[in-house]
Amino acid sequence: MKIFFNMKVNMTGDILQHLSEIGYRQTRTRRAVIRVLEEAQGWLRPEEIQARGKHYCPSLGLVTVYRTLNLLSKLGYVGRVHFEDGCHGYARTELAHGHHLVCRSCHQVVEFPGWEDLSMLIEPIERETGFLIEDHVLGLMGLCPVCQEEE
Amino acid sequence: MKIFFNMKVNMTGDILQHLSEIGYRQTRTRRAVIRVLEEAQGWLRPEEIQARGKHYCPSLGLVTVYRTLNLLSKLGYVGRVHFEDGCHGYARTELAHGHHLVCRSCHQVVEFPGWEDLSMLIEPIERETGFLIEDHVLGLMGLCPVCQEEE
DNA sequence: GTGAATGCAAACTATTTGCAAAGGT
DNA sequence: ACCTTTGCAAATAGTTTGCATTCAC
Repeated sequence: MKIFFNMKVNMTGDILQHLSEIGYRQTRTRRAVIRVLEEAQGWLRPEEIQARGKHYCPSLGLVTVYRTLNLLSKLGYVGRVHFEDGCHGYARTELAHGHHLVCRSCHQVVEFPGWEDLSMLIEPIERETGFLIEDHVLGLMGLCPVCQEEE
Repeated sequence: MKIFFNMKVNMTGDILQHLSEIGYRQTRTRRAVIRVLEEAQGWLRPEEIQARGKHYCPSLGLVTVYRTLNLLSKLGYVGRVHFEDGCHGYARTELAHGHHLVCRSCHQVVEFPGWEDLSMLIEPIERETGFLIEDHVLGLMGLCPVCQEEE
């Protein structure tokens, strides 16, 4: 097999191949959903995924979007977050991260309020601060078992 | 007014007083919900709050639990998280935090996997590590606008 | 051709809303 | 007494399930 262009790794292709390997079929609907997620810059609601996916597969139904998202979620390709109104947002795993806002280069720290819902924070913060958010970590603070006894 | 015992600040009382001050009424149902939250060690689902609240107010309805939680949430007394199955969990604000696991006293750091859903992490981690989790912070990492241009 | 995947409609579940009755001030 | 708050039942919204049809292999 010769590859002339597009040597770059292709997420959609990789995932579809993986699906084949573990017994799932490569379908137009799955390709559509995966491609939408690949192109998205942030979190998408299922409805939005369906709307965008119809560009690639006009018959794409909302139910199938849900089923595909659940499948990809189980396989670890997409992360799920919860919006304030109770809906879910989905994004490919590399984007599914988040929390102090520190510049990797100059170590500037920007304070921001709110902490209850990560999902809703990321996009607004990017917009308001101009930061390009690349990753995030979760840090719990408290007392370890030993120190609890010494208190 | 004399206070002989229990000089300690009382959350339930504080909140109820605040409610009065801003025009809400002090009711048995609200007292029940607040007290349940005050006594809880972690996140509670509305149903569980109702069940525990009936101990203090037997007629407590689930609808009222929702309304009270929404009120307390707006006033900043409780935080809301989202469980994996789409339900919500509630806890008083001091508990509503989360993410590295660092001992306040010895600075030990415990690594743990997973980041998609904070809510489901806190309780299992407390159970598995024996840590008493008291607080958490969100830290976003990326590039600030200036550094983006220098790259 | 065979069985998995899809789409529709219906089911389900968590949450909210309408309204008459109860409760707080 | 007035007007908020409550609880029930019904409505709503997001998500899942049942089933006949379509599609990938």
